[in-house]
Amino acid sequence: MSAANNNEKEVTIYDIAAALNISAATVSRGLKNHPAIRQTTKDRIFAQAERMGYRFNTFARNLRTKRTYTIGVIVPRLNSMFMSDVLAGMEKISNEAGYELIISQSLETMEKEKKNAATMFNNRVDGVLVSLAYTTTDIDHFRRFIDKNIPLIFFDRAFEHPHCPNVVIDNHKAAYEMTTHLIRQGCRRIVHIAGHLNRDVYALRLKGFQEALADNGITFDEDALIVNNLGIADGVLAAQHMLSLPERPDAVFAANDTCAVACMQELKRNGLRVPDDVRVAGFNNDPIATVVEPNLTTIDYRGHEMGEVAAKTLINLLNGVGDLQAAAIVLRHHLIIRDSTQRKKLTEHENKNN
Amino acid sequence: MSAANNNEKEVTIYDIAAALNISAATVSRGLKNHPAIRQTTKDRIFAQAERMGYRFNTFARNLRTKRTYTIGVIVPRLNSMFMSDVLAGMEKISNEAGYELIISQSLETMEKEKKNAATMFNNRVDGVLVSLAYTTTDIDHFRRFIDKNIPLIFFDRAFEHPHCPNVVIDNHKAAYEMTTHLIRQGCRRIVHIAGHLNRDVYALRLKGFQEALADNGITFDEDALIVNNLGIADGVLAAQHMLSLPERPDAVFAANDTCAVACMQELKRNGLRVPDDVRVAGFNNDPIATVVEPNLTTIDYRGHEMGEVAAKTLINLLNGVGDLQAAAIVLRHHLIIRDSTQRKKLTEHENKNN
DNA sequence: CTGTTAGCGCGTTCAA
DNA sequence: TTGAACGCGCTAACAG
Repeated sequence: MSAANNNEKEVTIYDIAAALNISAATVSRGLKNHPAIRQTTKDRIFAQAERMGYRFNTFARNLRTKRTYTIGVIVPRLNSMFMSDVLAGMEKISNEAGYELIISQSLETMEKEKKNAATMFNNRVDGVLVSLAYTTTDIDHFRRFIDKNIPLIFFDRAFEHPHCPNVVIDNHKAAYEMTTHLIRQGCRRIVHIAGHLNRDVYALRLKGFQEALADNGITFDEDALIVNNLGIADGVLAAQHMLSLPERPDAVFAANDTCAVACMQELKRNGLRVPDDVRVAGFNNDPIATVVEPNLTTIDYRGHEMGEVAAKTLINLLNGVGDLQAAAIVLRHHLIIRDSTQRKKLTEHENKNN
Repeated sequence: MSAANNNEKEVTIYDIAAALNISAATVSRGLKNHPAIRQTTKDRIFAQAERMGYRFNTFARNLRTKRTYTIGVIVPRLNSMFMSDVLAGMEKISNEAGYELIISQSLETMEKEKKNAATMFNNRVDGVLVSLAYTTTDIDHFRRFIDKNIPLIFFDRAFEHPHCPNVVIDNHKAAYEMTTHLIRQGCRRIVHIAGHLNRDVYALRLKGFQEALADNGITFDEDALIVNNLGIADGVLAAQHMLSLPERPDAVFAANDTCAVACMQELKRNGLRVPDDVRVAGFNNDPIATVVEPNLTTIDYRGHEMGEVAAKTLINLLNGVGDLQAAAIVLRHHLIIRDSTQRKKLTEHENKNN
């Protein structure tokens, strides 16, 4: 039926046991370096296994042990440098600990996210790492993991839940800093472009933005808030909205770089000078931020670190290390200023847990 | 030991068989919609399964059937819109056919690619979809798949092998068209920035470039070829190289958009006007191409389609449909001209197999 | 249309 | 230090 059918029989521990005139149990133990097996016997087992081209059967083991040594990862999209870094970090830690990753993208919809979660559940992943989609409103589709005590960790686009650790940055603070920076540059009419507000990252960034305004005696105007999907088209529309306002804004702070860049381009196409007429700020420090002119002021946080920390936290839970209680692990971020002639890092925040 | 240990016993087909006073075999058949089971029986089985919270055990099935319904995917990096699209296409087709994807990135090194291949092999994937890393020089690490008759398909960055179908675009033709376009615009001293030439995509693009020059009576100059990693830094260096040449080039055609954009920026920083002094062309139609100013002329080909076709080809092989012989499936590409005032699609090439 | 039987390859008692 | 025997949960004959 299948073109993949191999006619050659797969070699098992029985085969190598027979060849060595010992029992399969001994082979099984020898292969996993069981202390109660004589070294010489182990050597013979390994040599014979090598000779016969033996390969370990994961499924038989999973069937017995009821663990899969597999971690499920669900992300919104795989198209950013940030996500690529996150996954590389996760893969590094996981593989070192003997785990494999199953990666899938929700494409920003809760519907797909549900399917992915179901798939992972059926594949009996030992744990799950999730960054939520735009349209996700609740996490009922993850309830089965929680009920079964399967560790579930949210990273970046997180969700507060008593059983689910979060690995995030301080979005509130980052946005506060960015807004404060713009204000210090003399901006007073600052527009904020936010993503779906049911995602904590965007709600928090908005909150940080508003608080910075308030702390500087600037009233928040309803017109100064745009909520959209943070895509290229959204950035263009946002710019047009800005241009249509009675009082022209003197700055825009978008919740991601893609949108900030698209917005900047459209503003420039309409004759505004950046940063003289209007300053533009983004979030994420995507490579695109250094490509636009002028380069984009933005918030940097390293995905690799976030991936490593998330994976490490999960594996600790799997090994029974660390508490089962939810904890928010807050990683560093940097404000990267590129709208002056000088580029420099302004601040650096240490991990709150230190 | 593990925090994931569930104390509640997992429900099996035996449990639901017992509850229904039928045999486990019937349950097994009913669950997979076997035609030889009465509908009413099926209904009872499904209802009972639902009631008892049954979940299918993949491993037991894998152990029996020796198939995993899993497809391995190895890509260089997960950071481009193109790759994201490819994977979405693959996931769509695969899931429809009941397969899951295991995705991993080689991070452009053969070493990591080898590890990934080994992991996939040990996880007994039914088939593999690969786009090769920069530094890969041979495909010995895939030999075990080939020897075992496990379908292996290369896409985009392909490799010719009698047993491995390729899913690609006509890179030679695309580069030829791009170069011809530049020549028609009046360019005579065109620089080409290529990636590692052991990757067919870059070797073929170079060849198409050179052939277009030849066909238009332009001699190829050694100075006009730059080979690098096609990153941002490489684009900057390429621009500096161009500026240092005795005769200043009037065009540059890079093998990807990232590098083209970086190069363009550096040229502009050095006072050149684009496209008046120098025209810039890229490859891939990455979103970044519409962000730089002026927008980048480039080659477009849709990743989603490539992912779908690659997955479909693989699944056909797994189902014994289609020939085992290698075949190159060549998908369409489009030359997207953005260095004139008018934007338009110039040509459209149909799938060669049609 | 349904039941019986016999493994898939491995880990893990319990004995020796 | 090693072996015998059983079962993890499911599917594929073969019977009826």
